[in-house]
Amino acid sequence: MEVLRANHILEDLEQMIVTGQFANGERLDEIRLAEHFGVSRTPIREALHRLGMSGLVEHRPRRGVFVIEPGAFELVQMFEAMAELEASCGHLAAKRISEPQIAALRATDALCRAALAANDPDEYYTHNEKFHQQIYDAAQSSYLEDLAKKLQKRLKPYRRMQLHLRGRLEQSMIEHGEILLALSQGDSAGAADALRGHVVVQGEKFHHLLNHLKATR
Amino acid sequence: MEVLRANHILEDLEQMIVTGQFANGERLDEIRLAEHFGVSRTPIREALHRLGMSGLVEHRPRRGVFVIEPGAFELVQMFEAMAELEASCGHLAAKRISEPQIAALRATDALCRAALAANDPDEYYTHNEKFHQQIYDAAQSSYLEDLAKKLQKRLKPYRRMQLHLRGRLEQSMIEHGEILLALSQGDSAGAADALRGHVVVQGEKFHHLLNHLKATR
DNA sequence: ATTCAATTCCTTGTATACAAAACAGTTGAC
DNA sequence: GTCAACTGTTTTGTATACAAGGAATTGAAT
Repeated sequence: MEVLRANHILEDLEQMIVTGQFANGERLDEIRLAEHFGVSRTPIREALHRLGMSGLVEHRPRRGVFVIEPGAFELVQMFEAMAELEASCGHLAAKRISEPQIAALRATDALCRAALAANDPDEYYTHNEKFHQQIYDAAQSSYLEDLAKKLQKRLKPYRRMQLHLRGRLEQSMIEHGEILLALSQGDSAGAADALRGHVVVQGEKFHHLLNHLKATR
Repeated sequence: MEVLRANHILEDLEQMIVTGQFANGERLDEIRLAEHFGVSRTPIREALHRLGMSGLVEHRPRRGVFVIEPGAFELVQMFEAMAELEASCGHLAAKRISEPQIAALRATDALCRAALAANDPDEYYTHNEKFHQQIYDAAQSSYLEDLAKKLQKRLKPYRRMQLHLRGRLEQSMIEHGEILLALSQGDSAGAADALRGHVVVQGEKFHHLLNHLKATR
């Protein structure tokens, strides 16, 4: 009843990297990892190859694999891409969303508002994630959704930190309102713009990101 | 001076899959491939894991890896995502493109026009590819560019076929004109819309795609 | 003391051996 | 005759052994 170890290894390594269990450009020692997981080097190597393809680590021939900690520049680029992906999903969702889906979105939005009132950032984060997921669903574009979710996963630790920016949650709620309005009116361009602005890193958010990066060094 | 075989294997397999060297849901036999490349199973397996991560093959535990031939539905979804990615790049490019870059784009456009006049689809395809690459460059968003190029690579065989649609090249040139105009005016929304429309599969293109799919079965 | 070179060790890359699960073919029972 | 269980084969998944290329250390020479 042993379900293939390889998948667990991949997910665990992914998690370890994303949650910053490894230092900046640390080399991922195959032998050490093999011992850690209690397996031989082979499944470790296979997992590392996959991680390399997903962009979390870098393969330097005959040198080893190294964790890629994106710097400020890379992060801004990734957030920019995230903003565009969200905008695209919003663009499509505005054309395809159904009334029940709009109602469900409003319900989730209400939960966000409640979390804000209760001053519970974690709760807010959970519902906010669902809010965006519902937009992906409404877009009915599975490939685009995959791209968005992959990048979202990658940026998760950095997004979460934004919640602690003073006044960010209130602003976020206002943006949700704009998004909902545009979607309910079938306004593609408006939904795209609202979602883009919701994600994009600019102004104070940018400074906060930079400070966080400095702090984690 | 032997440069790691693994990379060549990966690229070759990628090429073989994309160019349809394998049947629909064919199992990629590790031993056969190992013999074909003159290596052991190990590097083959590593390459297959990477291919799995990039979405070209599917890993079924204890069963093997199978090539994923996207069906009509998946292809339409991929083209839709491609259209959105192009739109995003256009959106950013309109804000960031420089005068020299616009000039270069015009030059490439002229080459496309010349290829059209010479009735040379291959030549047109080459310059068209460069046209889009130049827009990616102007967008200055490397992550988005990566996404776009990966998907472009995946869709290459299907895009190429569109060129043989009667009247498609002429229409394409008109669209290039719209894109150029929007970019040169710094019109983000216009550039995005023009690029989206340039790629998206609809109307006759859709029927052509379906016919092609039927023909290749 | 510093620098350069050679040797040693360590790590990655590859091959092979082994284990275990799925598949196919056969045999047997109902 | 059909279906099920068993067995043999094939193929994946994992471990280990070996090869080869870097990195580090030691030693000598300037």
